[in-house]
Amino acid sequence: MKDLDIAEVARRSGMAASTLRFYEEKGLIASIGRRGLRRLFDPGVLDRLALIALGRSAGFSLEEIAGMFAPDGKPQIRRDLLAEKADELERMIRRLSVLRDGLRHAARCGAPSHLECPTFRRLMRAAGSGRLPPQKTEMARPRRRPA
Amino acid sequence: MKDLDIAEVARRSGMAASTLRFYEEKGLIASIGRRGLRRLFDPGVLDRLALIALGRSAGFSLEEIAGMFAPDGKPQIRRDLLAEKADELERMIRRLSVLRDGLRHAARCGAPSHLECPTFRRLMRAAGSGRLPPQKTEMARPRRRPA
DNA sequence: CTACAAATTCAAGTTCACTTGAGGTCAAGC
DNA sequence: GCTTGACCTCAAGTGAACTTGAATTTGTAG
Repeated sequence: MKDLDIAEVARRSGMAASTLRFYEEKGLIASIGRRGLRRLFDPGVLDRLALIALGRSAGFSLEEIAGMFAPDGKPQIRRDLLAEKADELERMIRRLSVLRDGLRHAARCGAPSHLECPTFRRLMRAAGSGRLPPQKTEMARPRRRPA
Repeated sequence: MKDLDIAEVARRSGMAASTLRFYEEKGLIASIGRRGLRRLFDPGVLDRLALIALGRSAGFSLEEIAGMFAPDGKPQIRRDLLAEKADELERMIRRLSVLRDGLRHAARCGAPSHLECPTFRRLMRAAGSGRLPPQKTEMARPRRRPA
């Protein structure tokens, strides 16, 4: 019933209208129609946007997020992929916890350099054991500038 | 005694040599001298790099990291800033935990669309209540790692 | 000594996630 | 009917964090 215009979605989601257009272009959200030129959104887009924000804050790229929550018609979600992502998050959380403890300690500890503080070093070593996710760095071969 | 050349540091840290030069240029690390043109690094640089990687994985920018762990001569670290960062991390960890639980649930739940699953929605709503910082939330964007 | 693989500098290029700007459209208020 | 301002499109720009290319120097093996 209550379709939202882009300004309203922007206001409620806290995202810029340009971001919403960008996300639509990328297929992360969809407008449900137009009034003249103006996009109209279903209120449900707010949930989706919340989800996207959550994913982003967890360090997922827009592409990953798009892949994770299927593009509308397809509720076909790779459950194994989700579980894998959850495990990845688990490891990330562990590392962040270590970092948080490290920072808290550093804020209180009197050692001249934190790198010399045994407590800090111990924390760091613990963090190191949580492997970073295997990111792909596929960079396109650069082309010579066309004349 | 055992100074490391850039290739060795690259090998041991898992970072590309170009990244190490880039970090040096940015003042995040320092080479302890040169043999001819070649940089020489103190083994301690590995700790520093681990710290940088940790900070990066926690979503801090290089600039923030540089500011947090003073540039060598200055052990002057803003303790209040560290504590603040720790709190920020705390909030982040909470949100990530929600996301992790959400993903785990989604991987197991049979609902056609996760957005329609009450459990998932409840989790999401919980995540939402961990208010995002106004503008600068810019979170964990873990990078590369080619073999 | 010579060759060469590796290291150096510096400028320019790449990706990601958006933002900005120019120029155009249109629904609503006066 | 006309003005206005929000919205639209499309191209180009931004900043962070690196990477890559080209030209050059050099430590080290042969």
